[in-house]
Amino acid sequence: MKTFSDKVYAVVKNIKRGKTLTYKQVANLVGSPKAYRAVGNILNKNYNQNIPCHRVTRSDGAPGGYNRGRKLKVQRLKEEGARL
DNA sequence: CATTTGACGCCAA
DNA sequence: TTTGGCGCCAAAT
Repeated sequence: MKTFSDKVYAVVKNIKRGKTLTYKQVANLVGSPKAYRAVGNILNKNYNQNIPCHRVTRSDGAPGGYNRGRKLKVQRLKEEGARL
C-alpha cells in the first residue's frame, strides 16, 4: 500500500537518532508540502511504537503534541540529543 | 456522502 | 512579540 499515510510512516521511521524533522519537512518529503495537517493527523491516530513520531516536531520549535504526553517526547529528544 | 476534527504553518494586524 | 484567522490534507464521525 503506498498511500500518503504509508509514506509518512516511512519517512518518520527513517528518521535517525538525534535527528528531528518538522511536520512541514515530513510533508515536503512525502511529496505534499501542504499536507502537514494530515501528517499530524495520521501519526495521532496511528500512535505506533515502531515509529519515532516523537522526533517530529513543529516548525516553531515547540515539541508539539504526543499520544503519551509531551513530557515524554521532550525527554526522549533530550536523551537522544536531538537538536532543533 | 457531508461535515468535523486534528500532534500544523504562514501571514496580517 | 503575540494573537487571530485562513488554508490545506487525510481519517473519523
